[in-house]
Amino acid sequence: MDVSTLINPLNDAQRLAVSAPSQAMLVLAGAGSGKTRVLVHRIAWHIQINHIAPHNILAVTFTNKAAHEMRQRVEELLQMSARSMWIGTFHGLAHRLLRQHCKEARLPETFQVMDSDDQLRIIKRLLKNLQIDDTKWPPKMVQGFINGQKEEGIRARHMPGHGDFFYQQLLLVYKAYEELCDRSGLVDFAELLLRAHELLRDNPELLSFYKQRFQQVHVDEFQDTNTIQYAWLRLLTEGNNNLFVVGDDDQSIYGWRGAKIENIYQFRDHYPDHLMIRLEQNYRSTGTILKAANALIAHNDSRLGKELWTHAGEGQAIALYAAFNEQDEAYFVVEKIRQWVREGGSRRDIAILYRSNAQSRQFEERLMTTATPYRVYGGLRFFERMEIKNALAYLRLSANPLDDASFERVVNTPTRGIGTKTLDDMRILARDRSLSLWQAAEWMLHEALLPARAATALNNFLSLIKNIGIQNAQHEALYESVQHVIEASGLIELYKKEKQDKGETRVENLEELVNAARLFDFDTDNPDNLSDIDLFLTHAALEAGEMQGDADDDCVQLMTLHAAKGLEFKQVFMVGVEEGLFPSQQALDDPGRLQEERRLCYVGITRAMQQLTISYAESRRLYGKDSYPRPSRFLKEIPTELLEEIRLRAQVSRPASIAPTTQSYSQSRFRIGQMVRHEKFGEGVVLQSEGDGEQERVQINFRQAGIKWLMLAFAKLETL
DNA sequence: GACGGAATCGTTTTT
DNA sequence: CGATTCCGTC
Repeated sequence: MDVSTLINPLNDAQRLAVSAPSQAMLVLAGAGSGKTRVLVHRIAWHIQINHIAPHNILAVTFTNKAAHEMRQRVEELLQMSARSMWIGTFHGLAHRLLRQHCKEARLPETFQVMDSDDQLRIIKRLLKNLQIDDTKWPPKMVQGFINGQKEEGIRARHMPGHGDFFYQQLLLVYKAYEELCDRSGLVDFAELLLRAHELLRDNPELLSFYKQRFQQVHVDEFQDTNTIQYAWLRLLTEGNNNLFVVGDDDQSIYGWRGAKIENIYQFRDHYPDHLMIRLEQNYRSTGTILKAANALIAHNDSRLGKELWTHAGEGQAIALYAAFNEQDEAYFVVEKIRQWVREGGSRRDIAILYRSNAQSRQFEERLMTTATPYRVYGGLRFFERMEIKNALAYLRLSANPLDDASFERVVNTPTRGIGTKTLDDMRILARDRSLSLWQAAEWMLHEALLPARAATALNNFLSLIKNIGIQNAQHEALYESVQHVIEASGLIELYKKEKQDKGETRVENLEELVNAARLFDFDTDNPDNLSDIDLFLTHAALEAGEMQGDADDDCVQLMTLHAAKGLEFKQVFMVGVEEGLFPSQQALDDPGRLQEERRLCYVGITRAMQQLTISYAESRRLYGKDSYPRPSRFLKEIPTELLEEIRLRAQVSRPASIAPTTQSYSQSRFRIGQMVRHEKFGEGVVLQSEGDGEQERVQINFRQAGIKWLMLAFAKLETL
């Protein structure tokens, strides 16, 4: 293979990025600008041209999907296996490091990864143990606190011991949580990253080994890295000028879960000699769509700056539909979809994108009644299902009896006569002697501290778990163990009893789990010498599995704007574009969050290849109440000439595009439908308003006094 | 421990 | 409004 294969398919900016000499690089890759291609070709370039062994290359992504795709494309391009190349997610790679160096990381060999659900359960139990009021310290909040600290690299022991009571209690739980995890050999997602960072930081010879090994380090979606992930990358690349990051500050939409957009801004300071390359040519959308996206995102500040352009034509205008209400909105969207399909379009090329999951319902109902196949993304994934987690907990407990989370989960699922009393005694014993629940159980049996019935039940449970371990040690195939587990545990029995539909699918899922274990590809890199069972459990924890559903079917795609990132569709419907929904209510008074919402809107717009249709409802039933939202401010930020307002039926026409009826955009705190109280006239509902500032008048329908116009400047109105 | 009624509470999600 | 969770009863 020669250079041309690597270089020819690229544009000038992409070539520059791919062929640049080794140095710190920031590729600012706009939506649809071919960022994965650059990453893949850059890696291929290193291997092919610079003769760097795949073994010496590291590539980090956020999702397993991205990691798999990248490996596959590199192999395809190079026509060779790149198995020895480290490509994976931050979490996957961290896990790999920890497995290989569990001693240095001060982890037991049998350590298990737990997901956020397990983590939450542990926290709930700790709160109970410590007798902390879970209304003042809600478990979810405590979980957020702990993860937040870990993401910043802060352990409980690093935190100041003084502070108010609220803080003191949080700290107490954090400490107890760390102790419990250490004792149980459990590692949460944030811990994977933190510990991997500490591992390298505190073991200089290890660090230098890996720094030498990873001659080139590549990062995808760099704008989504959090503090500890970036710190880890810096450790690995410090002084080597070999960090190649690809990202787009305009597509940073995960600030709320710890992503630091600042990382991409600080890159220039941390790597002063870096080379920055902008990929601005877009291969996805029409000129109109790109103009809209550019104009919208220009309203954000402190951007690195970027303007998308295309050789493609202008294409169709962006359609804008003002629906009466959410039902009408769904009706309109589905009619447009049916029209597209009637004209020969594919359903799979269509996406309905919304801000929040709850919005999918209207569309689903409409799609259902019109018998239009659709698929909703999001929701529970295979390994997150309760029945699956229960079955896996048996396996985990057999692999690591210290795993208290799994113990709690299955000790009485299905019920086997181990009651609250027995469990409480066990927990107290475990806490007082710093034992795992398993050890406490054995102790209680050994010392005959239990009534006969409970003792028998507990003994049976322990035997069940031990049996799984023994059979596995005897090289029983994994799927046989799984089969054994779901039968011997009584899980199948339990779900068969569960009423009709639900129980049936659960049993099916359990059978599917056996099947998954049978088909599991144990060959996929296992340099760490893990047992089948550990490999499978790791897979389950780190890759929760594809969202259910058959991607192959010709279905309309429904998903949140977040879930749409990285995807593209010929037809995109961005719905519910209203103040309070998008941007969301809680972002309205926070400039930072508002900008993130704007970036989310930018992501939404840039998903569309051929046509973008935006809709909003003038009235929406939300939480059982009618609301009368104003159209989103983002609409005003799209140049009017790019928009074409659609009217389905004859009705009072309003000025073209989003041109405001006054009330739509007034800064007034009085919205249509708003309940107000007036000193003299009593309670009423705002009907309409006109004028601005001092001139603003509102029309109100008072319960007693009837309909009146009032000057806002003079009338003393109180919102209710 | 199962069931049902009441209370509660409403972004976004990957690992 | 509707899903989820919690609590009390049998």
